[in-house]
Amino acid sequence: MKPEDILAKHGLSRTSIRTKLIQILAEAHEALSSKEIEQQLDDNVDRVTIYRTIKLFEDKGLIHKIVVDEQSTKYRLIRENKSTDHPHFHCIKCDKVVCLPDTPLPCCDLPQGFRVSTQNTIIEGTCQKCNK
Amino acid sequence: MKPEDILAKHGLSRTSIRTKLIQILAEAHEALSSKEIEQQLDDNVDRVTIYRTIKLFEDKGLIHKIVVDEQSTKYRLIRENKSTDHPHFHCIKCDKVVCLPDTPLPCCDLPQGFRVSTQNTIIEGTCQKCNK
DNA sequence: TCATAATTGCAACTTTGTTGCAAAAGTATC
DNA sequence: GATACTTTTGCAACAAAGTTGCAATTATGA
Repeated sequence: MKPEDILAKHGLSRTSIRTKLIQILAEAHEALSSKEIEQQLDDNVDRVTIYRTIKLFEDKGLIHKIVVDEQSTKYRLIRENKSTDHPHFHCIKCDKVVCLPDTPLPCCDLPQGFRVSTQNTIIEGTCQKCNK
Repeated sequence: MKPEDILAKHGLSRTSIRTKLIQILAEAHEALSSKEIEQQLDDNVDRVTIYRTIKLFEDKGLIHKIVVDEQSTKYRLIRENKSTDHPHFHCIKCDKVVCLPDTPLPCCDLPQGFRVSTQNTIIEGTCQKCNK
């Protein structure tokens, strides 16, 4: 799906910044931080605009937030027919975050009365490239 | 074990701030943020001292860090014979973080060449009290 | 095209955490 | 207990990440 169609599908108006931001996320092989997005938006777009756009995309369900560390939150475009609850791998050497294959997560035996909305699993370690 | 003994066991000198900080964490039923710790340390202890003490305790293996959200990191005292890799539950209403029973975590089928060091699972939702 | 509504940029501010340095408190030895 | 030495603490200043209000710019629909 084209960035323009994704915006239309979620009832968002089409601006050049939003279009570019979706494009960057669509082409990325790993989750990106707001700073990495800022660096890829060539013409210097204001930090505030990027924060606001990310928050809007998150609220509308276009992207998925992955909390890696206290100083690092990354984002990924949500693709059709893909759950967001799968685990993520964070390489502590090269700092990249990739999605892991959708292994069935264990249904934790929660105490009575608890209700689950989302599950966020970060597996920390070193990736294939960094282990060579 | 007394706070003083915990300090001695890890080769740390005994100061009133360290003793109190361990006491606060030992008595807490949930994980605490550095701000929550600051508020419980009655006499106004400097923020910097708390940050430094937390980092020291973490490095020495006295406490366990749980990254809940980008703006919220909480800490728990590590108790004997207890693993730190169990999942944590974060209530999005009351913001409390509690440890979940130690369900066996799934051995995700990682791509070849990946090496795991730690696993961090945050389950978001609403807790028993907030669901009433 | 034009009016209206939404988006963007700027400045200022908040929160969270870090660093360097001097003062205060702890530790070990006598 | 007094002394010397090391560690810890507090203060000031700084840095990164994110938020808010407001004015200027850009999109949208008639």
